[in-house]
Amino acid sequence: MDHHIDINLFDEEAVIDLALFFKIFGDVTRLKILFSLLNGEFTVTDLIGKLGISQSTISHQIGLLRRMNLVKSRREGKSIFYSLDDEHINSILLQGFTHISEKGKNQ
Amino acid sequence: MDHHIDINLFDEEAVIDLALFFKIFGDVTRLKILFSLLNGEFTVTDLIGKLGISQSTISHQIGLLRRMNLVKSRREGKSIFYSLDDEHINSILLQGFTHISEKGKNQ
DNA sequence: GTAACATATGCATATATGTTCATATGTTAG
DNA sequence: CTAACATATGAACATATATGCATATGTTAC
Repeated sequence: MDHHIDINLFDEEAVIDLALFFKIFGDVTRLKILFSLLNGEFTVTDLIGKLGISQSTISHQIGLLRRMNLVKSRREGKSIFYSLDDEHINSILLQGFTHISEKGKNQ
Repeated sequence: MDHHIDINLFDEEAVIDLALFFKIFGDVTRLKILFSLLNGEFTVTDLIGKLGISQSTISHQIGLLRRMNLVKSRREGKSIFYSLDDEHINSILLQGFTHISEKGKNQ
């Protein structure tokens, strides 16, 4: 009665896509942006102040998040508001965070 | 009544740990190893045959998985059997895979 | 002991990735 | 139209990462 994931290891493309997906969460800057966006819509300028990261870096990384369809944008005048565009992000971040927390406890 | 994750963005160390954790899943070789280990214990030699990846690469990557405490080992004679050492791996992989599958459907 | 097998590990190398700097694009106010 | 603001983007660079090669370590059989 095992509870396996039915992914065919020979479906190379699926594995590649999965790696690309997880890779997104493997960067501190992107994580900070994503955690911020869990709390609502923000502009690049907002994030600069909130996170203390340069405009260029935030633009580059948020552009990547948009291209990967994790984030969507909405222009309002000179500003562009970014927000999450994926229902799984919340639970994935939570799961990772739970993992980290428990590791911390045990060591 | 929002459902936020209560991670303090100023806890730099937690964010770094989280990024390190997700980074592990962001590599095709490691994903293949982890998916294999979802089905039970395997030796490096098993994985070479199953995955068609070189001994050196598998040893390097499985060593990393062990150091990151995602995988544990058990020696039996000349062989060393590897298995998963983290209850979250299954659900994290599943969540990522669900994400990928749904994206595939919509596009 | 030595040979054969299984796995680990150091080093070199190619490639990927993240950041910065400079500049371009787009928008609004005057 | 021009200045000021907001964001995007290309190029260069430094660092990180994955892999292969060679070799070391560990185990068993003889």
